[in-house]
Amino acid sequence: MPTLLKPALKPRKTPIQARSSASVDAILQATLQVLTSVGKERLTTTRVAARAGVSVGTLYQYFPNKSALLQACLRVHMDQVRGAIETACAQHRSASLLDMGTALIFAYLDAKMQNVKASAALYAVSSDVDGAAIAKAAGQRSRRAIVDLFATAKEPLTKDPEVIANAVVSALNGFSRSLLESKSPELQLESMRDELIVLVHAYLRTCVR
Amino acid sequence: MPTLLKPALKPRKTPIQARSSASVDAILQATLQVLTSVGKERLTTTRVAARAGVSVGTLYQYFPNKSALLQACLRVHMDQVRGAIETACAQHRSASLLDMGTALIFAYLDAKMQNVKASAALYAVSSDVDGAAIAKAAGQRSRRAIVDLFATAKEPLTKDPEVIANAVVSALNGFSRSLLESKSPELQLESMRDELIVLVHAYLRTCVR
DNA sequence: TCCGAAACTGAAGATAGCTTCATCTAACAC
DNA sequence: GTGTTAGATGAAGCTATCTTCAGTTTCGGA
Repeated sequence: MPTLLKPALKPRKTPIQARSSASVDAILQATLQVLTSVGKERLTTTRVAARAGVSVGTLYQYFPNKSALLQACLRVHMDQVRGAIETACAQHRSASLLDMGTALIFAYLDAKMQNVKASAALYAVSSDVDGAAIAKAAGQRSRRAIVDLFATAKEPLTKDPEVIANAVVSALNGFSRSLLESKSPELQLESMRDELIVLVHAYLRTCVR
Repeated sequence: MPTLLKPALKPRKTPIQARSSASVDAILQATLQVLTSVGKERLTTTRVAARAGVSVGTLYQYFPNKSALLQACLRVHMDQVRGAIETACAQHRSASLLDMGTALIFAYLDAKMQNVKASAALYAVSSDVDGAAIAKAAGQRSRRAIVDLFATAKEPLTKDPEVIANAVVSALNGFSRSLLESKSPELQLESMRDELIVLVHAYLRTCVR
């Protein structure tokens, strides 16, 4: 098991010229590619650098260590999901609670399914890199957005929006994990999603008076 | 990141005398202890052996490699959970669907909360050791049991028990993960569980005609 | 009591992958 | 055109941990 818990400190150097930010992007992309193609067990910094078309040295110019590299990847991914959720929230203020639920489900699942293999691989990585902390940060913002959203629902609520958001997010996560871990996520997406909608709707109906 | 995906093959030796099975038990327990006390990153075979009061050599007599050791731990844990679920299933045949839901929730959460730190640590380990495969094996049996259980429900169902079981299990997993990853699982257990019951009940009601 | 098998021991070997750094090249400013 | 800084290189060092195995101890039956 890796020694990946080092304080993923400061990037060694921050891009100034254009070529260097190009390198950073290439490296992050390459990391994802290596992750999905050979798996996290065989992901080495050298291999990532090679795939990115740079040398290891360059990689270490922007990421203090392997852990930081993986964390950066995670962060990018989670920010995408968070972004999708925040957008959905923004677009459904003052809607009915059920519509909100539906919108969240679509936004979340679509974001995760955008790149199934990457999502699955990153789940695996997250526990090696204190992903919990990163998830908490990104998750916190999404949750906030969802709570605020629920608070604007047309219907009066019977309980704290926090509680509702918490439950919905937990269910969302559970289904999404099941989906990603299943044999063929793409094939099951629709039926899973439909069932999730049924479930969340049923729950949300208990939250309006 | 570890090279832990080796074919976790045959146990090198199988216990014959009493002392050796005692060693095996001690080693498995020690693994869990080390896991929860210093974390998977610092779990070394030597450290586990020390904690178990044996030498590394002994450890390697029963587990072909580190990966196999961790897998064995996972298996034990999952079997416990599976056992709890199967018992609950056996005790609630022909009950009402809602009662079944409640029973499953209690059984599952209680089993997981039995040893919170261990459960959380094992979640983290599982992705290093092809936990998915092990989970699939244990999960398959539980799922079977749940499907069979639902099929005996007093009420007529509106959809395939497989689908229902799948949804319930996904929700269960999602909530349980949220719980385990939260700051103080013990404190939140009750409220989370209550909300989960509300959610599952609401869902199950849509499954009876 | 004695012997063969089962268990146990732990220092040392082996390896793999992270990370460094002295050196080289490209970009930009003037 | 030239000086200065940013960026890139990659062979080699380093370390940590897994794993082995030759030798020792314990057990159980005869």
